[in-house]
Amino acid sequence: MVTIGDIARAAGVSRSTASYALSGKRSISAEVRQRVADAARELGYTPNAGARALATAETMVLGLLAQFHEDEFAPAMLQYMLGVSDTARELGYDTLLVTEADGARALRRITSSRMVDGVVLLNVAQDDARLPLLRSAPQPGALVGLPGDCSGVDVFDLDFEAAGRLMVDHMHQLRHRELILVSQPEHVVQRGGAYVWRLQNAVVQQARARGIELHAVFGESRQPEVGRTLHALLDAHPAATGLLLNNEAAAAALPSVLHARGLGTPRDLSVIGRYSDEFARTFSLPFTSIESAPDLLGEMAVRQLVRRIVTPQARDEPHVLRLLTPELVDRGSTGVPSAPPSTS
Amino acid sequence: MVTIGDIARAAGVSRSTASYALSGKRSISAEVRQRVADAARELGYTPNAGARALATAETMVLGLLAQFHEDEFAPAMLQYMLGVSDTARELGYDTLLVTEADGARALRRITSSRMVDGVVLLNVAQDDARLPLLRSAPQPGALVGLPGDCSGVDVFDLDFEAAGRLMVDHMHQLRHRELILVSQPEHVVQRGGAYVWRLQNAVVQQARARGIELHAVFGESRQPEVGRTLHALLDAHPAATGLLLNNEAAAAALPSVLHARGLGTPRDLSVIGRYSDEFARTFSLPFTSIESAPDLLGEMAVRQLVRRIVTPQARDEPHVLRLLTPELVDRGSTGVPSAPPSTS
DNA sequence: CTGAAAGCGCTTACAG
DNA sequence: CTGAAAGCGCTTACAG
Repeated sequence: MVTIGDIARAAGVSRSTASYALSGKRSISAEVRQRVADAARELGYTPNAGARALATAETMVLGLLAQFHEDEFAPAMLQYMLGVSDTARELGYDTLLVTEADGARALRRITSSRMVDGVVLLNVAQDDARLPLLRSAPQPGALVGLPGDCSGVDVFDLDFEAAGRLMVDHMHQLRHRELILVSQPEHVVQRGGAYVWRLQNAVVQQARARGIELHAVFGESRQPEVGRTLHALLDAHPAATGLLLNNEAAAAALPSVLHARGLGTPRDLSVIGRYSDEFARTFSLPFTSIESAPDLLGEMAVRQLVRRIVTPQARDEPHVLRLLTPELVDRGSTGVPSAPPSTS
Repeated sequence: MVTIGDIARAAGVSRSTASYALSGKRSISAEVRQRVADAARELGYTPNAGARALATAETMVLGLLAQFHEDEFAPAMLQYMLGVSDTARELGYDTLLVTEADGARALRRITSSRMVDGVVLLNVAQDDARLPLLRSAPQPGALVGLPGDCSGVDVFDLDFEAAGRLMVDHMHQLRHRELILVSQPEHVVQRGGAYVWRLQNAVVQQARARGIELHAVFGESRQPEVGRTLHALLDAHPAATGLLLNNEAAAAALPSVLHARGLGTPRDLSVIGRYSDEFARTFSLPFTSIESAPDLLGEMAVRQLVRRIVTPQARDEPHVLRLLTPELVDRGSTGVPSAPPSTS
């Protein structure tokens, strides 16, 4: 292994001079700097990350804590991960991916051993067991997902309440009078998936305020159950003219359900989903939807995290809570409901 | 930060004794061991990872190099990643996730700086630019995916040639005489995705050997193009009774295509895919398929990698090339083709 | 503009 | 069974 001592020897300078010449942290004569640079290049020198971390107390690594639950739709998670990883790299950081089931234990391991300079938590629950640990960790943390208690961390999420209101208002403007909302499975709620009830409560309230009849149910996250749920719902509420989906698996299953029933959007049914554009393209989902912006949320979390890491005064700034204003991506699946068919 | 010096002081022993008591690497009196353990617990001691890495030349971190190309179906990648990450953790390692586009550059960064003890490469190409770097790196490497030159690395992959033959033979036994094969997009082939042509060539040869008429095409990886391709194929080859898919996106799109055409399996068409069971469940794919076993391949790669890392003599053992024997998961989508309808 | 030295927090031969 | 010391490869005050 080639060390900075080898470079120093080859360039005929001291190790400290070699270090400074490479880092540019103090002025070095052009000639010496060149000699050091040449030596480093010729010998193929790369600083040892462990040694550097020990000396600087910076690892240039961020921890990424993802959690994969049986009853969640895994493909949706990947985009958050890539948003984090790509932004981290752009800012000079590598990403330590932690997927183990016991997130609290994992968080303790990587923070207390100083493997990372900061941590991003994905899939945050209302009363997330990882949060107390994160607050007492020496590294800053950023969350994608809104917990009950935001103290001590920076939080980024979609504004799910505004999203719920937006869904209802959009349908209301089109004169829909009866809607169905399909949320995530009840398990997700029980586990503390606050975004589920934040959107649902907002939809319920707004529907009431607009005089809209609403049928709100928890969907499934797996095929084919989710398809059956959708069929049952449409059977049970034949007068409903609009369908709101806060459930990726349901959105992915809906095209075949509509096809099977011979229904078209927006002619027979207006549909609004909540997922990312990338998700829509992968699964060819033709529904107007609220963009969940996983890449953007991951990026925002990382940028704020790195700000806290690198700017000394930023460590003490008040923590940030940033809820993304939802935006409707119009894919033409909503319209004015047609007049009810004459009863037989 | 609490260091081993703090533990030593609290326990009234030297730092070396504290270290040995914690690691168990030499015999320590029960009493001292207890005092050290108590001190460590009370002070909440965790060894500093950077310092340990520097002293031992082991980071207990594995690099995971994933690559996400525009024209590939991302959800399929996640399962390989989880197979690697979960197995690594089981064996005491953390996972450094690298997703940047320039994989060779990334590989050099993490290996030459000694951030990792070993590396797993995903999505390996025939002439993979990362391989020369990996061979000259000081750490061992394991691949998921078969490259043209396997020297210097351990390689794990599905036996795609056997998979192709298995597909054809299964259809042949059922007396199919005309088949369609949909491979990955041509871009994947051009990029060196050897598994595409390994399966395709095997299918072509075996079909010829069995006297079966075969139409082999490259599919798309995106919706809705992939659906259109499937429709066009079925239009062009109305006499084909079997469909072979080496393309996850095509498999995911097929149910709605069949539905749109009013076709059922195996009554009107026999279908065999190639994807994982997890993938089948997520997308509710009702097709008999060859299990691609991403979690198992990731696990095998990590186990072998760790073997090389921890066992000194294993470093010099001959490298391994392990091709998984394909297994057909019968989901009832293949059968004896019905007699051709009487011509109108 | 440059060098000698201390120190980051560990582990592990070397001595006893 | 235990301790004092060296060393892993860096960075950075301290001196000149």
